[in-house]
Amino acid sequence: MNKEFYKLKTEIIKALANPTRLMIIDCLRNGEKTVSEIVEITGEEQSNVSKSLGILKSNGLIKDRKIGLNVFYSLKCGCLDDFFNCFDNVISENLKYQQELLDSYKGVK
Amino acid sequence: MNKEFYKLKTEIIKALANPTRLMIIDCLRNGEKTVSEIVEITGEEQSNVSKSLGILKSNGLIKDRKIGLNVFYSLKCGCLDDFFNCFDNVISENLKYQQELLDSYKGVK
DNA sequence: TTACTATATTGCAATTTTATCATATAGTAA
DNA sequence: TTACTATATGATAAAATTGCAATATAGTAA
Repeated sequence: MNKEFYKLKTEIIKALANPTRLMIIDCLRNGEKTVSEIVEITGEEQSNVSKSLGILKSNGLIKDRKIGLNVFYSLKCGCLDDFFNCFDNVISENLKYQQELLDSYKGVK
Repeated sequence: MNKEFYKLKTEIIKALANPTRLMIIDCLRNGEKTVSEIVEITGEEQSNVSKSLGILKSNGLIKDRKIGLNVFYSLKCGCLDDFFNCFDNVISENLKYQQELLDSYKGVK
């Protein structure tokens, strides 16, 4: 197996592996937004948001266009929808499992 | 936005944001494997592989069954295929963009 | 029991990531 | 020019993650 290829892929996944950056991706799913709109929606610090946008952009996940003082960001990759759905599935499966554990524990008592 | 939910999601994504763990996921895509098979295929240290499997399992991405001394691991979530395809897309788009940059630089010279 | 094999766990130093605060830049307007 | 606004960048300390080496566990076989 070529580890270098997996390292490359890991870089992109790491760009998503952060709550602030995930929130940004999610709020861009319903359209282009300026930095200050994202700051308001997410409730994160401006410098955090700006840095996060930089990371997402340099990994090819979002793009930007500047108009006057404003910078508008938007998703670059439609497949991020599948991505989100995938992890929603995993989370709900995990919860289901934990619920089953809890139920079987109750059954034993 | 509910940051706690995004933290939860981030945990799962982090589980994938590592080259060793990505290799493991990828090699499980064509069927169940024992730990030592995975060690051989990936070329990683046994303790690393074991730890990685633990992380993937506790995040609900893989499952295991024990037979004698062997533990067989397999994927738990079919949507990981989409996931992989998504990032392959992003990588090839990024490369395409870099190639264009390079070409336009050549054009200027 | 002992010896062996497959897998898991622990300890740890090095590296990476994080969030915050302060500051810098670029565009607009007067 | 000065003042203002939107966004980006730098420094830094705390926290999290990494991979390796050593050790532990559990199952098998003699």
